[in-house]
Amino acid sequence: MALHLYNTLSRQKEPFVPLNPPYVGLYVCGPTVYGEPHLGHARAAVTFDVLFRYLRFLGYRVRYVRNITDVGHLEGDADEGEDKILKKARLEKLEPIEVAQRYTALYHQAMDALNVLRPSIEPTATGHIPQQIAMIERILERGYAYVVNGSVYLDVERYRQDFPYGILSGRQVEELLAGSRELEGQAEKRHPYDFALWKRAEPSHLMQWDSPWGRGYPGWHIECSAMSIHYLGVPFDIHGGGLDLVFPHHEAEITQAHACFGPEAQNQARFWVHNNLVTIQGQKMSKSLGNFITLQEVFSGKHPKLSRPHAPMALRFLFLQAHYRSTVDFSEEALMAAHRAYLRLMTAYERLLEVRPGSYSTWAVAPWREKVFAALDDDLNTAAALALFFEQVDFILRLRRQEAFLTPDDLALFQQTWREVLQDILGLLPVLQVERSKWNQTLNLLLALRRQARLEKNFALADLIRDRLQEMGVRLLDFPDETLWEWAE
RNA sequence: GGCGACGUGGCCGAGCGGUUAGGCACGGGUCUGCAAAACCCUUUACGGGAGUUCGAAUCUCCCCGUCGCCUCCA
Repeated sequence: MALHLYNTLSRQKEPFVPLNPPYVGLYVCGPTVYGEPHLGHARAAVTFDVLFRYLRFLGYRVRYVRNITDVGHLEGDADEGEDKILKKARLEKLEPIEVAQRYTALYHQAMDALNVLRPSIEPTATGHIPQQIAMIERILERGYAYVVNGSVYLDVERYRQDFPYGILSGRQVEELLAGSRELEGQAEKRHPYDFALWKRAEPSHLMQWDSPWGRGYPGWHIECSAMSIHYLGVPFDIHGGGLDLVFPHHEAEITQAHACFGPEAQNQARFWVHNNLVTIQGQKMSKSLGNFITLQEVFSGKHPKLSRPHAPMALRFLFLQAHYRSTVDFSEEALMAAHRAYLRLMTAYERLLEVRPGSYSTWAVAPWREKVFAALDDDLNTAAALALFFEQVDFILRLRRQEAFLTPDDLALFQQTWREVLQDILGLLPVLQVERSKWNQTLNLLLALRRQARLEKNFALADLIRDRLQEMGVRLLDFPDETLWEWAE
């Protein structure tokens, strides 16, 4: 079985075949950097991190582009809202770029903690104004947009004459009209569903650029079209993002690509892949509902719904235990359950590394390995893949007790599969610390002293070492024949 | 109102016509100087109704309920 991905465009799983093997172009909508990264950012990042890692594992040469939106993303209805970045800058009395850089840094910090790999290219919207202007000019030349008072809007009605509109979201213009409310300040637009490619800036506007239509700034949707196509060409292989971006953002991107390049754009991307959202008590996290939880709050435990700090890996595992296209309902209980599961699995993995081979095998590794990759190939079914590993935890313990055996080759393949899938593809960090360092050497000395104390029945000293280490965040795990340790969260 | 997703054992969560998914929690036990951890054992579920089928959690229809999108959101 080869990798299959669910394509939002076709509403079914399709075999993944790159347009230009071995190269794969992957574009994912990154954060709008006007606030602290939250659970939703983590879900999307982890989802596409796994896809990125798996594609690389399969031998593809992946160019992974994930943008930073630092201009153009408006608040509120229609296109009359305030730019999110600018609003934050005004409220906090900062330069817009100061806001963007602060929250970009926090985003990176949180992603690093989650062991999310940096993309190959992380372009900013403000860094690609010329590309956006060029694209808008071309759309105008081709007649799919119009200029009003220094702003440029995409002419959906004109577009519909040549291309189907709404193919990604399944929406019809008539339905949009029926469902749309009375929106204010749309006098400039010919139709309510036209959207802005470029907006005229008032003199007081903090971020503005020269353009053929006067001073202004780009609309939200154009940045992703311009940057993805700039770095990946058109069409490219995979465009990803959160499910809530399907409409209008991604629909607009497809429209812009066709308007700019014609039918050759082929929906801009071959595959459109969307991760589902994180809910809190069954409801979507959103600013308006005021129920969103930031990653810093999860990691620090400083949130009314949380009683203690939580390890980033617990969150990563929580997401991996669900399929990426189903919602994950976040709760501290679920997070702690995921953490325990993660500890159990990774502890077994590290036990596996200590197993010695036998002269014969009592179990067939290869078919199991096949099943693991079949699960991943099946639209990244990480939950099913993890279950296959859990099923082998007991086997590892029997291997270690010499009640089961694997030949050197089988054992190597078994260990390799654990490493490849859990560490390389799913991005789970090991629990126990085994690297050589001053810290480790010091700690090992303490463990040796404690072992000696226990042998001499000097339990007061042994417990003192254990308790003081616990205070420093190191939890000791006493096994019959050895003592291991892990970071207590 | 339109479009879409989903309802699985205490909780989370796979499942795509026929095997115990798996995890967490609870309970019992083993190990341990104590504690923690670890390990062993244990609990058979699929919103309701009708239909198709030898056989349905899995397909069809109806009903009930939850959620998402249609406005910014990952």
